[in-house]
Amino acid sequence: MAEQIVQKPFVVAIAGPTATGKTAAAVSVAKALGGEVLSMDSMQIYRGLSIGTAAPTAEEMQGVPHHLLGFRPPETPYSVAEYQRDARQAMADVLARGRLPVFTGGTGLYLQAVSHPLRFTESGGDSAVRQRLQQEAEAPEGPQKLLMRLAVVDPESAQRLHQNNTRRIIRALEVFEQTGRAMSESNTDWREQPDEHWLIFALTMPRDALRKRIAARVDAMLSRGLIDEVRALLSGGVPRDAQALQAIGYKEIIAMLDGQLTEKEAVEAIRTHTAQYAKRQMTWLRGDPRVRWLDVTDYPDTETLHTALAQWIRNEMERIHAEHR
RNA sequence: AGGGGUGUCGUCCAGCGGCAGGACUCUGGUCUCCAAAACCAGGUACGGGAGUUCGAAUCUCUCCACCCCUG
Repeated sequence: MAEQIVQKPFVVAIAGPTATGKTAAAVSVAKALGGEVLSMDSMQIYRGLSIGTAAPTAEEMQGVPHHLLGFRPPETPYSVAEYQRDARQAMADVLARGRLPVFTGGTGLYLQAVSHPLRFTESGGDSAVRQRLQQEAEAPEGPQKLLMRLAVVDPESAQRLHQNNTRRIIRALEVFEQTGRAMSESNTDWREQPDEHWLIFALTMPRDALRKRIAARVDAMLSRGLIDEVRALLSGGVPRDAQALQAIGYKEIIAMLDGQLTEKEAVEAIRTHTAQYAKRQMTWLRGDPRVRWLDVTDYPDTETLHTALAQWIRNEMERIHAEHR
């Protein structure tokens, strides 16, 4: 009996901290290997947040199809669970067209959600329940009480959470109240293998260089009209506490428009917050053994980097093909 | 040149004779449910020298640096 070889499809992901050139690299790789780009960025999914999230412009896309960008109204919250569903659908579509999915973006959890068979609760956020729990958390001894309550209904989650992390404690309690089941019950084993061969790369550079890139990028955002973009969102009726407006670059400009910060202070705050975010992105990726790192400063120019990256991907694909023969 | 003031982590500030502390920054980390979020952990300082004292960041003298005022 001839053995039926079911070849898993290849999927590429280009991750890394912000401002390292992921967007351009993804487009290059997609062009070189016949791919389409899929965003894995928790803020670029919102419509109207282009400048501050450094979403690719039409010119930067160079004719390569892009997915999962700017499709969500900014007044609506979005979540990993929804991203997982949307991203897998988009990935399946790209594969059905016989093209290579090239994910790119900096949201670590989103990468995990698409590249691992994780399962999330169906229930979305319930603001009434959430508000009530938040009030309870603010009472004296509130956090302790909430954690003890969680320990009764969902001991596994309670054990993993620090008492001060009321945000996650509240979410776990909320899920239990809505579904009657412990959040941890739906957890799947990390060791379950995905249905695709994931080739995951991360672009990086020394911290000082990154800081300079970030500073320059924030200046560029302002000169491209970030303040007007924020004004337009606000006058379009997006509430100030919308999840979309908690993004770096937006919350600070809003504080400036409200007179709480000078423009100089706002710019400084955006830079600092972006650098801190970049640090957390690195921490996240360092913990993933699948990630192959590329220090962009090791390459004389981006063209060389892109060529090397595309070649690396081809080699990996060939190696995996050979293994499965 | 004369008079006054200030020198404490990278930054801003507390400590005013008895173990040098906080906030922010920074560094490392956590993570299957708001993730550009939330949370945890860690490092670093008394301007230099001399004196008083059992004991000095703290009191005295001196030098240095910076700020203000007068000329």
